[in-house]
Parts: sequence; C-alpha cells; structure tokens
Amino acid sequence: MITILSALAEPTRLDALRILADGSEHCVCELMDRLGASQSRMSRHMGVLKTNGLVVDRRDAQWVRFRINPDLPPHVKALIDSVLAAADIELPAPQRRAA
Amino acid sequence: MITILSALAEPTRLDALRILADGSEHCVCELMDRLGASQSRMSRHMGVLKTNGLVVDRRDAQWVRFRINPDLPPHVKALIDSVLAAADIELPAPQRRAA
DNA sequence: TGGTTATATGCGGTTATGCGCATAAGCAGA
DNA sequence: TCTGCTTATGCGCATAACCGCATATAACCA
Repeated sequence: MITILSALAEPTRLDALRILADGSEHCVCELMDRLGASQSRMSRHMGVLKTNGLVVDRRDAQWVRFRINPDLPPHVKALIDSVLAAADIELPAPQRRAA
Repeated sequence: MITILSALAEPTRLDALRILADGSEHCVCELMDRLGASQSRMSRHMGVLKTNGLVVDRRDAQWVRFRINPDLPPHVKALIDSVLAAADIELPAPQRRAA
C-alpha cells in the first residue's frame, strides 16, 4: 500500500495513469509527447508504475504499449479511481466563456 | 492532490490516520505509544498531516489532541477511506487459532 | 518559582527520489 | 548489415525526506 501510494504521489506518474485510465494502450512516446516529459524521465516513471504492479506493458514492434493492469485487485482499482476522481475535482474544469 | 498522496505514503502517518479514523481525538503521546514512534518523529509526522489539511489539532492543557479534519472536502474524505480500506485488505486480519 | 509532563523545532547526518546526459538494447525496413 | 526509431539504463548531481539528539516552548501543579 505504501509503495502504491508512493507511486501515485508524483505528478508525471499520476498524469500518465490518467491517460491510461481510458482503458486502452499507450506507448511511451505518446505519453512523453502528451505530458511534455523527456524520454528517460517517462521511461523511468513507467518503470515505477510497472514495478508496483499498477500497469502492464507489451512489446509491439519498436513500441512498448502500456495499459492499466487488468488484474489489479479490486481495492487497488477502487483506490486509483478515488485518486483520479479527487484529482479531477481539484483541478477545476477549464472555464469556457459564456457562449 | 500530490501533497495529499505524499502525506499518505508514509507508514507512520498512515498508521496514525488509521487510529484517528475512529473519529475521536488522540494526543501525540498516545500515538507515539501505540505506534512505537519517538516523540520528535511522531510530532513531525503529525505536523505533515496538519500542514496538508488532513488533520486538525487543539491544545488541551499539556496535550495536543489531533483528529481528522472535519471539514475535509468530500472527495478527499473518500480518498482517505479508499486508502484505509485498501490497507486493511492488504494486511489480512490477524489469524486467531481455531478455538 | 521550580519541577514535571507534553509537544515542537533547530541541527546534522543518512538515505531516497527525480532529473539530464550519454549510451545501450530491441526492432524494422532498406 | 546499416540506419533510424523507440525504449531502457548506468552514472552523477541536486534536492527532498526521514531520523535522532538536544533543546526550546507550553501548560500544569506544588
């Protein structure tokens, strides 16, 4: 639990998880681009998420595709959902001008 | 959110929160004793929880009584509940011998 | 005032974490 | 095989986190 919380307590990792939370696979290069992270930084952060069992990866030609670990224990899945939901509330939805 | 997760990602702090989760007040000395933590360590960890708004304290004679912040935003309260629930599942209930 | 209990904090040391840079390793296509 | 694209990793650095020790602060009581 401590290691899971530590893994979640880092902005780039949390952002990556949010992207992965759509349920589909994303390669490191996409995450780098979308999060503005350097290659080594992104790779290491994904390594942390993988080591802690939060994500799984798969080699696909030159790419490595990450997705949320589909075999996550239910209470861990619930925890991640709580974290992402709380983070969504914390950053208020982008304001758009009234019409 | 990151600061909250960081605050939760430390064993002594998480254990302290679990004790506070009964809803009542607990002084630092009680937390020290129950968690086997030194005085300065316990005081500093409670300071972190306080700084991050997870708990509030109150001077009561020589004691300082801590309790979960009653004004916690609902999504943060839900997050803490998820964490404690997940931690409870992770450490299985202590086995007791069959009769 | 002086002594006791409870809590906070300054300081220094050790370890952990995050980063960039350079480079290695894996894969595909010419 | 050579080249290019993608990802992983060794290394060193800077900073943050955590700890114990000693001391300061606060409240209580005699």
